[in-house]
Amino acid sequence: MSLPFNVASHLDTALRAAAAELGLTDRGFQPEVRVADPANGDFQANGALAFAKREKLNPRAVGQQLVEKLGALQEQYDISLAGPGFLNFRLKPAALLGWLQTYDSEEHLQTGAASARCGQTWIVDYSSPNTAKQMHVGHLRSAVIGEAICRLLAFSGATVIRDNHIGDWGTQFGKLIWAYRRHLDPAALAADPLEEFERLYKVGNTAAEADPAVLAEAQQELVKLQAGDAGSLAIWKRINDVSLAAFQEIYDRLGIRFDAMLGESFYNDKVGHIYRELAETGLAQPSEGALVVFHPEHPRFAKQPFIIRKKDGAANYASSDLATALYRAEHFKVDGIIVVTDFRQADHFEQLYLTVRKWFAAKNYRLPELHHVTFGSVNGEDGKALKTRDGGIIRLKALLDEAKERSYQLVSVKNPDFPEAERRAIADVVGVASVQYADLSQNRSSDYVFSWDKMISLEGNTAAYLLYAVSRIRSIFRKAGLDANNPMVAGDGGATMPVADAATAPESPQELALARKLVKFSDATQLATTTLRPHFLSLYLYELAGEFSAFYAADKVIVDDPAVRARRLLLCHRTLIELETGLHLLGLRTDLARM
RNA sequence: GCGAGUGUAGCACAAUGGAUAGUGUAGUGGCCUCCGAAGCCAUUGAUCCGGGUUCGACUCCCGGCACUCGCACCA
Repeated sequence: MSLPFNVASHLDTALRAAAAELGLTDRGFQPEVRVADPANGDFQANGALAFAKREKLNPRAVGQQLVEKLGALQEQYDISLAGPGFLNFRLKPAALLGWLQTYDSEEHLQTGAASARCGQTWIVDYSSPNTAKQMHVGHLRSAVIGEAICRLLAFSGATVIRDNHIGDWGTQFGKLIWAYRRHLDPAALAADPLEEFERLYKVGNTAAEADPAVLAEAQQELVKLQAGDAGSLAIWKRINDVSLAAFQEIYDRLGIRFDAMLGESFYNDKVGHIYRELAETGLAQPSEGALVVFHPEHPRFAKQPFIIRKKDGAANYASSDLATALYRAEHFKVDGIIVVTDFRQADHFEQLYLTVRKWFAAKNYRLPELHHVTFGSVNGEDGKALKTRDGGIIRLKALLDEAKERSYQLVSVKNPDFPEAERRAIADVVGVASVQYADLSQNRSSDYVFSWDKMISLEGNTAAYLLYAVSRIRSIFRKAGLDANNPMVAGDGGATMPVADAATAPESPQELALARKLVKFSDATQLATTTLRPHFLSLYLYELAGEFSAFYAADKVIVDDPAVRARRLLLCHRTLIELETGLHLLGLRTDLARM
């Protein structure tokens, strides 16, 4: 019998069956299978400890009974009872080989994984910048983490809708349109539209502060826009169009393509409905002229209002976010909503989701899973928010350019003999990947310290280390004269066959360590997906690359013995597809032959 | 004031209540006639403080301390 994609689930099933035979299931036995420290085995089951404690039994005796019922597993695992009652499972080399033979391509890894969320639809709201402004370093984490989450969800079988909830209806448009009408520089607009819009906004803001008459005119511009004045709308549309085009250049570099761009303006005509429903269900009430929602059962939000309509009658982000939640539930019929923003909006989303739950329950709407995925800020090495040397905001475009340039310098030092075009192409991949990976390799909850040297100098847990492993593997196949995507070797009688068919089971300590790591790919992707924390996958890939590096330092791949050669080529190939699949799931490109 | 997040070696990070708290950098000592040394091997060094729960706590609970952030119409 062959192992499933997720080996831990195989053990879980077997342990539940054993527990049922022993009559432990009714008493609440849970196997608690997890990846083990390699010193102890491949997987461990800790369930006997908690169960024995609760039932006042001897944990080792419970463990022993379970082991005796697991005879059928002994073909594939060495099973042992250790310490106070841990069950340890170590895969036998033949079982490792079997798994590696089965999962032979990115496509088949995907097939193995795509069951958890099969048939589900999830919408992910990320990036979401304001129009008429440059994207800056503060927009990086939402875009990078959001995209990785989208890819992980899709890998687990979900249909994913990527939604860029752009800020295109803010109060900034009054001053901006005022200045646009009077101070537009067409040449500057053509050269760098966002730069020009930012300049115009500053012009409008400064003028409005200096002259109350200008302020009144700017406010009139906003009123005209919101009333649907054709001329104002034309300017507004032009600003948004060029903004989106500029954003798309960044998204192209980050490998992001949205399915929807439903910004705040899209929900403008949908908020009236929200006010009515929340008032009618008794959730919202007037307070100080505004319409607000209190949550009496909540220690803070009993007093801290959720303002859904301002006292001047205008909508705000709460109204718009409520309308957005309803639209996503009704129009897209989603099973889950994920919003990726920084942690400072945690209160807002807690209030929002509390309100949505009560409102949907009152109206009998189907409630999707609601997640607010937060992340910390990007700080400089001084621990404060990242700024340029003169204290300005770092633009995302400039940041990506610098990453590329630094990578180019480094590639040129390491490989002065490569043609310049190739060095540029490598820097293109490595530069962006380094920026993305620096973010994804670390737990999103904490702030992160932005350091060019750590990111690009490329030692330790970095994109370059992983990409280096990828290019080294490709190099081995090149040296052996084989197609890295589908390596074939000569078998008995001269016919060619896939390396997997010619391979024998792993033997050397390094072969075994690498093979053991490879079968845990599914646990890493699953953990990253269920927790919505991509760093679990990053960590796995880093450890995998480390196992590979140790393996090829110890065991020469291109040796004369055909069986040894085939099994080592198999390990190389499977490492390659897992590294590439994993890096693609994180949103990184891996298309380089050497570096 | 109320609340949230974060506190792990000099620095940067990891640890889904499990076994001896892992890694990277920096330091020290090894390894290129050998598939690429952006590499490999070895080694020194840490859980903010005080209680509690648990067979077992970086992890959960209580009380402090430090830093960051949020708290009536910006998103």
